[in-house]
Amino acid sequence: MEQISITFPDGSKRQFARGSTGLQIAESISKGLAREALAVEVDGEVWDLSRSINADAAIRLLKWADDGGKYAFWHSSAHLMAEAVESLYPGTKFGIGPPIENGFYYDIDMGDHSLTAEDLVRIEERMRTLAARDVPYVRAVKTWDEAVGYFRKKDDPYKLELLDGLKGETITFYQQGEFTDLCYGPHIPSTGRIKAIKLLNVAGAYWRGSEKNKMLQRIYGVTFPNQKELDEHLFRLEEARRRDHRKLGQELEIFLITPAVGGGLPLWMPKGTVVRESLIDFLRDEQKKRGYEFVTTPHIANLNLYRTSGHYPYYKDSQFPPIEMPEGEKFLLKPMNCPHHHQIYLAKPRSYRDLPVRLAEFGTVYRYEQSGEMNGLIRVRGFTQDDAHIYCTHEQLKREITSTVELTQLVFLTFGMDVRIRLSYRDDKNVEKYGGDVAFWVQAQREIKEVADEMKLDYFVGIGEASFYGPKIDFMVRDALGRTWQLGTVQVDYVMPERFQLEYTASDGKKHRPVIIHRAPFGSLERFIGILIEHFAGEFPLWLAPVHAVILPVTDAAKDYASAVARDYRAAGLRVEVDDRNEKIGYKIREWETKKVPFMLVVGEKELASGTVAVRQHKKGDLGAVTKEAFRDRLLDLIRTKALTA
RNA sequence: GCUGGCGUAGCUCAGCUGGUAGAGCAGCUGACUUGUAAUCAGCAGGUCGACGGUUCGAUUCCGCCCGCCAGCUCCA
Repeated sequence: MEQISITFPDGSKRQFARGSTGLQIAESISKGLAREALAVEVDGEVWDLSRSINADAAIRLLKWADDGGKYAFWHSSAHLMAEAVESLYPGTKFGIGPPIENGFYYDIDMGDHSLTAEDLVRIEERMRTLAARDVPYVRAVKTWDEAVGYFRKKDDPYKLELLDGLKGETITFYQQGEFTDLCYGPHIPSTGRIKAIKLLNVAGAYWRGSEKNKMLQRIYGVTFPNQKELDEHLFRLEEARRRDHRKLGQELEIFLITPAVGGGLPLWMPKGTVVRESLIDFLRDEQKKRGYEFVTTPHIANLNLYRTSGHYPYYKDSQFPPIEMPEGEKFLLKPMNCPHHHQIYLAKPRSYRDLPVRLAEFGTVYRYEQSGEMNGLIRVRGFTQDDAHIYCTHEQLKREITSTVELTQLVFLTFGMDVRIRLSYRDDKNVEKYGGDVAFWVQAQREIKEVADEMKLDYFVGIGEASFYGPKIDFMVRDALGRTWQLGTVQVDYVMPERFQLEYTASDGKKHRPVIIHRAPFGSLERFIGILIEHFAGEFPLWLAPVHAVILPVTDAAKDYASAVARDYRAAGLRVEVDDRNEKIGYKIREWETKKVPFMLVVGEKELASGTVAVRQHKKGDLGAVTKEAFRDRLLDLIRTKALTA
């Protein structure tokens, strides 16, 4: 029999009969591997284990631990769910059902029927029954006509629409049990691999993601090869909900959003304001060290300012409507700070000797987000940017980008947050979305990429993610529920200098255009704090904690001592409270634990006599007594160094 | 904005098929003077999201609106 050469990930090669399948190869290595393998990567493409390999290839057997294995597993689970839905609700039309980061979904059209929680339970139970049959997923190559014929007969308009876009391509069907789907695969060997199933929720989703199309029902689910992993996954989801900044923000009295003021317009309570101002102080100091000058600008501006910048026609729909005066003059609640800053740049002639000019402001802006978009502090209608605009010469540009990226990295490092970096480019297929000359774009995109490469940033590229005036380096963070959000941003702008006719006099005595860098390390203070609350689960590092320590006198006899310690600590700049309520010490401790205050200082007769405090750390318990001065200095030290853990 | 779900005291929640509401915690008052995650007793607290309708009677049924949640779309 003819042989082919298979190369394994470790570089070793072995001969197999032509037409061997991934499963056969796995079996030849070990039974255990064959049992665990879900799919096989053949020359970089993921295949079914049952597919014949007919030529020399480099392969990698994919198991649950591999992303490719998980994706095949969840993709197959989506098909299993579709089979369950079809058997329970005949006539259901199917859209698409892909694997996603944490599970899978299927978009379905059930006509008038809205799925309920009870329906999900039924579908889930049916899936278990269907999985237990342990039937194979069978791949079949079809002609386009055969495929169309099948779905015409089945009367599934969505699949027919998908087929319209697949003329001339290889069309494959996958069938398991009673269900056949148009699908490029790959799939796992059989339904029996799916041991643990949970359907999570159902939500609306437009067909093909377009608002103009019909809204289908999307069922989200997740499956695992064993119950233990499902339980762990559900536990993590629960943990994420526990960290939800909206819940913690209320419990810890950080912020308030009330319909009395308006959706998306958070009010900062005293404790939240401490967090907010600590962040502002931190960044203001870092910026002063780096040559930024602070400015302050008003919250509204003449509408014409935004006509000049180009924001007004571009983003009319996401702005609050203009304020029109009786005399006809119109003002806009500012959606961004840059035009104001440009006016300050323009206020006097600039020489190359003055550049870079770095103008910074914690500036509050207002954007009319769609009502369904608001989300706690993370997506709001009024928010404060840690904004700055750097006006520099072209020669200075890369160095300034580098230093702003470094500042942003310092910020995230300070909080121990993992960020992903995205180079946000424009989408060349959708050019009307962007302003300015194409040549500027090409240049700006090249420059940010050069900086990213020189700094050895680990980045990915996002096409179509640029702002309308320039490409960006964006810093993205994941929230407690796994959604990713843009926080910090560094943007290169050649458009606004033209629009505002910004100039400087160069050494040649001629006028030149500066380049602008827009940058905001936090992005929005609101969003940043929302993410911070979830990141720390409400347990802020000491320097951000609204209350550093609470002093708990055991009895009235220690009250005066507690007050004296508090006075001394406050004089040193610490945020301390005294809880001298007439309650047992255990009661007070429990209460302050729930408030996540980092330290409790228990003081009774012993401490009074010895000038000490008995330190109890949040979640760690009793640490024993130390002198009140020693502990005060320790707190000051933790704050000064912005320690993440005490 | 769209689809679906939800809306009962400050918070967490109970209230079967319609007969004008209840618990725990928090709050207040009093007693207890307390040593590392809940001392005891009493009191007070709600136009059951809003407005219409059906009904002898609506927290409960219907409609509309508002708000919240999930997802979609959007995000300078």
